[in-house]
Amino acid sequence: MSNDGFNFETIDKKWQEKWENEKLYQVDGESGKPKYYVLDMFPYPSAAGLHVGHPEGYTANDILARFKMMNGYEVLHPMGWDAFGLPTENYALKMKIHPEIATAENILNFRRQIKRFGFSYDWSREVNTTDPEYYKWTQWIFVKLFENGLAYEKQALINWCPSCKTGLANEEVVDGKCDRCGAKIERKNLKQWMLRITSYAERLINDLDLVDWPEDVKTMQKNWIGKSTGALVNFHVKNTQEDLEIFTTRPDTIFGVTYMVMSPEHPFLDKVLSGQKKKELNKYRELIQSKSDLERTELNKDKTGISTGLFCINPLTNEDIPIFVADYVMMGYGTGAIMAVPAHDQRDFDFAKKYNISIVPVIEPFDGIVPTEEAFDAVGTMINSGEFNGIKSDDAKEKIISFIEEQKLGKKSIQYKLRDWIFSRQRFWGEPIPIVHCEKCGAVAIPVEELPLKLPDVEFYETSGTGESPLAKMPEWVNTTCPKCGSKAKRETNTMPQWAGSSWYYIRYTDPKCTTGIASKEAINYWLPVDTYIGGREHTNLHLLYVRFWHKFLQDIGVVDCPEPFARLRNQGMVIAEDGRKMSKSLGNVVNPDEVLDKYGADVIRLYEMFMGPFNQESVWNTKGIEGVNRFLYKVWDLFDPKLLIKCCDDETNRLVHKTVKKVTHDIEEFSFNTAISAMMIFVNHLHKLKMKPKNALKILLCLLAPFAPHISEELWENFGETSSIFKSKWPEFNSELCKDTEIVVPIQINGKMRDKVIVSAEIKESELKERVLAREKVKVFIGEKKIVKWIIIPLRLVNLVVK
RNA sequence: GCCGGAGUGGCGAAACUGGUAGACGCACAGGACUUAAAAUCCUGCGGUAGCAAUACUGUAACGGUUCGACUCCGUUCUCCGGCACCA
Repeated sequence: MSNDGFNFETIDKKWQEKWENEKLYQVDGESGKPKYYVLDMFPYPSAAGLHVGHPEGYTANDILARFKMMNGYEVLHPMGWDAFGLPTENYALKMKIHPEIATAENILNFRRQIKRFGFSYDWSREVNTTDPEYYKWTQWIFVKLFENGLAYEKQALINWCPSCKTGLANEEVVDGKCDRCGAKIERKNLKQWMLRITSYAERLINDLDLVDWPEDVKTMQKNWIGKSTGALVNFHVKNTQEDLEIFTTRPDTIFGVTYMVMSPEHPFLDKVLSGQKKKELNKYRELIQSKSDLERTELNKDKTGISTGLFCINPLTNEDIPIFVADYVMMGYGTGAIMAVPAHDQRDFDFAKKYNISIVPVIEPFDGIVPTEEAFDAVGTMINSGEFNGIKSDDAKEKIISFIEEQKLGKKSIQYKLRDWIFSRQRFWGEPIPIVHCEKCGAVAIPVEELPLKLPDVEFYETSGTGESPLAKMPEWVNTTCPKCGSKAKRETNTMPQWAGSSWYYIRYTDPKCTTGIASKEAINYWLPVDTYIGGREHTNLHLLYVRFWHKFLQDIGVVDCPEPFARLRNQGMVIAEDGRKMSKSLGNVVNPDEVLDKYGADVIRLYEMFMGPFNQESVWNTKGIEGVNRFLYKVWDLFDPKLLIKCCDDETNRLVHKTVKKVTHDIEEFSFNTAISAMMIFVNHLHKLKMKPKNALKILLCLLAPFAPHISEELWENFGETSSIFKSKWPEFNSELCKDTEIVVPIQINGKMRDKVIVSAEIKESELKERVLAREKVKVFIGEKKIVKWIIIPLRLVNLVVK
């Protein structure tokens, strides 16, 4: 190295200590400046420690936070720990230590690693979801949900992970496997606490219009909520007093119904079947039960079912139609029963073919060719449909719904795929659900004054796997009295899922020590919503859906005022290992940030993480690539030779200053950090070529670089004689007029092909430009004998001659 | 199957509302400095042909619109992500 002054170890340490002593990043909401709330998805502190993927998002947000600070904002930028949950509990069981101790150790390690990057966190606001002073308020929110009828108990067939020995929410099941451990999910019938997220379905869809989130994330949430519009229609069951209610999105196909299907779990079947048919049903149910969800979906191609021997009457045709039971109809959606139209639904078509059920087309394709080997599910003309014949099928939809409503056969209806949130976990390391089961009063919430309901103080516990929480085996904790009537009562022994604590932490940060509520109203109203939120795309249908649900509930009970928690969301892409695979412990390809920090220091790793590629895209870790940004920072350091400074800037340099400020300012706002760094590299390469370095250009460079590489920037700033932090200085301004070049290179095309270039003044008149172009030897050659048909002149950009 | 997103040098990538494709960085090659190496500095670097000026060709493939297409339209292929019997 050509210098000996740049020692990142001392510089990093010096500035991190200084920032901490000066409380540079602590905010109180009383500065009088406009606020800006920058938030990272807080990490789950695992035993494995930080990997290089974590700091990508943190660095981006830190750049934004420092940029906003320099632009005159009071910036709230907090960090904390999402520390309850299975991995820690499993780790603790394995190591035979208490999860509380394991959690404390993991947090210690995470905090140490994160601090090495020199992020601008206000550490005085740190939160920890496992702290009783925190989970007191998580429990409080649960009590409020309970009091408002949004938390309820239900005996239900739920997703059960045999390896984690707990029930899971639908959102935690991926491809029929446990999101955490990959074990195949089983079904288990358990009494569960559920949260009524479904009553917020409509608002969860509509309010996506209020936020600046990536479109794909919005779409994913919309699809997950899965709204569909159709009708509920009653079909009378022959020889009974009963009606069978079905949901359909295709009322236009009602005349084509040739059979009905009920889900095997449908309770109606128990009411109406007896004898031999009942036996057949039970046999079929056993067959279904023995299959996991995964196998059940694998049955896709080959549909199974049994006949019930019962018939319905089609309310529009008065024809008798048979009722079947088949597992391609789910109990959890709509009414658990469908009308089957094989001519216009592929699933019904497959089933009808297999069981020889008739297929009656009621919609004719516009080309008149009715397919016979598959269902026709597009729009066409109505046929075989009585008075509706001849009209377009999508117009018929509305007409038939109206008709059905007039005849009191059914009504218009909206259904969602979203299910209520299964909220109980049969594990130890989570917030205890603050409910007491009283012999007389039933489920009673624990009064607020008695919260937090702490986890029992035990040395060791085991996960039962029976569907009971380990807490159930602690009678001294379980047995209690009813807060309402004083009778004997038992505590709820299930705990909350990991997603509970993370569903409101962004509120706690605004007032982390508040003892009178989840945060004071002033703090909430001052800081919320979060202005920019950063995290991985994998949380779209879990965390981000749950948070929005809780937020809307908190809005309904007057705790928060804004409709959405996160005004702007940006996703970081994953960091892939050098071998092109996902970084994982088992593959041994994980890059530990500690090693990179030891070798290069905080500024280099920060810069590299941002330079790897576009922020929201997956990027591959490349050890060689780090050298490039390392060289860049050394080059910056070398520019600051006090013997080579001059006051004034030449015109060219001055233009580049303005151009660079413009580009970096714009790119930070747009999260285009890689191109911002590239612009600074161009700037530095230019300064490097100058014999004498203009002082004002160097100072501006430092300001631009400071959010990216804060340590080295502060050090050089101080060397320049500045006495207060560079982050207290103003972000440089640019003048668009001064970005303009006086001389420009104009490319000349002939018939759209690049042929020549000419250097002209930026202010050149069109007539003069034409002359200059025609004077070019090459242009003359290419025109030759041909005639100029058209001049296309794009000012400052190019000239194109059309010749014939 | 359905819904998103993406395909650009040896590699990571850039290109504003259609206007010089490959900025910036990595790797590589040549040179300077050095006893030598590392570091640093300078030069070159999509492909084909040519000593060269230069020409042709080139942004997954094919076709279209346009004076002009990585960018717009159509068809196809590949990869990634999400959903998946949701009636």
